[in-house]
Amino acid sequence: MTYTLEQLRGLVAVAEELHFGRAAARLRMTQPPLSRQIQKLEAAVGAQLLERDTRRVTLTPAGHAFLAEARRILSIAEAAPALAQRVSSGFRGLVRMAFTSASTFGILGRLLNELEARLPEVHLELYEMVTREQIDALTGEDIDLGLARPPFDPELFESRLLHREALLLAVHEDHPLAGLDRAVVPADLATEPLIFHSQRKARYFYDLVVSMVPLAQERVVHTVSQVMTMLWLVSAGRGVAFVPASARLVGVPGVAFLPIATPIAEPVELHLLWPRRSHNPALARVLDALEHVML
Amino acid sequence: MTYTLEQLRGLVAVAEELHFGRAAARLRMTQPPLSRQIQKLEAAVGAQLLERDTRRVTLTPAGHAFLAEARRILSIAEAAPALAQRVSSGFRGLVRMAFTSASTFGILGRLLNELEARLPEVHLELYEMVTREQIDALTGEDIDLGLARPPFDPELFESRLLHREALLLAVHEDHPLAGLDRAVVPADLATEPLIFHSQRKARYFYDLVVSMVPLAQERVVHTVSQVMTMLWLVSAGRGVAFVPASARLVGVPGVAFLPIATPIAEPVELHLLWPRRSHNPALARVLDALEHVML
DNA sequence: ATTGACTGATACCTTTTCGGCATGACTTAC
DNA sequence: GTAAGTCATGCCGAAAAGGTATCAGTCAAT
Repeated sequence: MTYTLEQLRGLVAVAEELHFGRAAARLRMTQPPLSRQIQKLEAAVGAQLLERDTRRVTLTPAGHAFLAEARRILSIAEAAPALAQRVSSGFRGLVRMAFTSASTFGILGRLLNELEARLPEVHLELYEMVTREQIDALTGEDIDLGLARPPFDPELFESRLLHREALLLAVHEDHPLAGLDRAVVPADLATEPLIFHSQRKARYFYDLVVSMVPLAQERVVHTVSQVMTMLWLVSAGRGVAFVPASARLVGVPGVAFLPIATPIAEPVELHLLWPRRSHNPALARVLDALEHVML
Repeated sequence: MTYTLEQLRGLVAVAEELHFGRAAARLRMTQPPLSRQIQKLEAAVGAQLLERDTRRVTLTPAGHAFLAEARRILSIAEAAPALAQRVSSGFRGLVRMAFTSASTFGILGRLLNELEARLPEVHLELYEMVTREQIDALTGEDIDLGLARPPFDPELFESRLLHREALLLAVHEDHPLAGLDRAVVPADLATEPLIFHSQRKARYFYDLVVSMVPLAQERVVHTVSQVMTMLWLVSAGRGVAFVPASARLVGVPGVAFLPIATPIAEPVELHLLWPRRSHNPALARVLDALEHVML
């Protein structure tokens, strides 16, 4: 045999009023069923909780101890629905978000500040992944949201353009081009050793640069997938590299950044990316909160 | 509308099995009422907790959050009766105990060690009081148990002899009597200035000494109620005093203790004292634990 | 594509539980 | 001694809960 929350509410009321009649009135019921509630509670607990003297009601020591537990139970029980509702509405919860390393450095902080201010109860878990890994993780439901580069399969994913930036040429600061007072054109790079993006692992940048700047692939001296690596190779004097403007924010010494003449001023896109069929209510709130944010 | 502990047990079972049929079997019921329990719980909570797909059952984020609260509630609810039973049986609880200061120093520690070993869940609160105060506090239910000196009103109190000790004469170490190689007799004190017990505040010692050692009251130079005070006055050379043997344990410098020839070898009694009509179950266990302890 | 197995929801009925009223048993106060 | 107050008990009707049968939807195998 076990007891019910109603019986605990009865006990609390009687313990506070020390009078069955008044306690019953407070619970909007009559005294007899309240007396029976307490009797059943005592039977279920296996100890006398109240001393009834037909003239006064007192808590036994066991009653005192059990009352404290009853109050703990009831306070959790009363607060739990509101908690579940906040989670259900998405104002509280967990969003696991992936981002592409170096290229996101500049905007990730601002994005997190925005979310913290608007959704203080939503916890963000951050994962560093390249676009390909993000897509796999979104499909496998290991993350809820990505900051990634196109293209995406519109069958499976929704996305929103979050940020555009220019494509720059990273050169060693002692390089002759570093003093140039105009934008770099393909002809300037006719004999330069190139540090280039991997066609497989950094497909977006590969396709972008190829479409923006016609170049001879045979001058590629390194094939790399991370912006960070490119910067270090440039710093080491291995060649020149095409990087997004946000690479400036990474403090790699001895690297200069030059504008490039491209058909589109800011061709590098960063998108918010999420699965069409997500069951995480907090994701919807996060997307709402970022609706009008363009970083 | 509110929910019940049974519904929480239903939720936990379904969340663990992720299958209504198996969960119902575990709860020794059939599947339909369990489905209705969960529906009512969701209605009461105001959020969907489970995603049912006629093929698989999943927890929603709100369900996860609420499940954790449900487990907290149930674990308290399941542990609470055992707690109440321990309190009810007296194996756990609080006993407020008074003791007379100096004269109890020697035995109080041993008594507390004994109780700690036998009743580790019973907390003892200690109060320092003279016998008169103890009787008042027991009557007013401010304490549960006293360590006091007779006499007691047997109508209101029960008591048990806990300790006997000798009556000693405290003298300054430079006093001529300090070198005596036999017990002191009344004649030795014919001209000594006496530090004596207050007839009102230390009635027990007053009556005891008067009955054991016939003396001329006109040689009393100080009237005192606490043994501690007596020792300091002896130390200051103000006279000699009758003190219980346990006063030796109080480290007051320059005081020597001499045996006294008394009709009874150990006339000073210390009793356990408690109200006949106590409602504290822990008191009964403490008395049981001390049943055969004679300190 | 059809069929059978599986699973949660629903309809309906029976049993249990719960609350309310009337009243009893007992104590306290005047 | 009587009256007022308080908790417990008996009884009844209403509400709630559980069980059986069945429905509706999905998946897998033929």
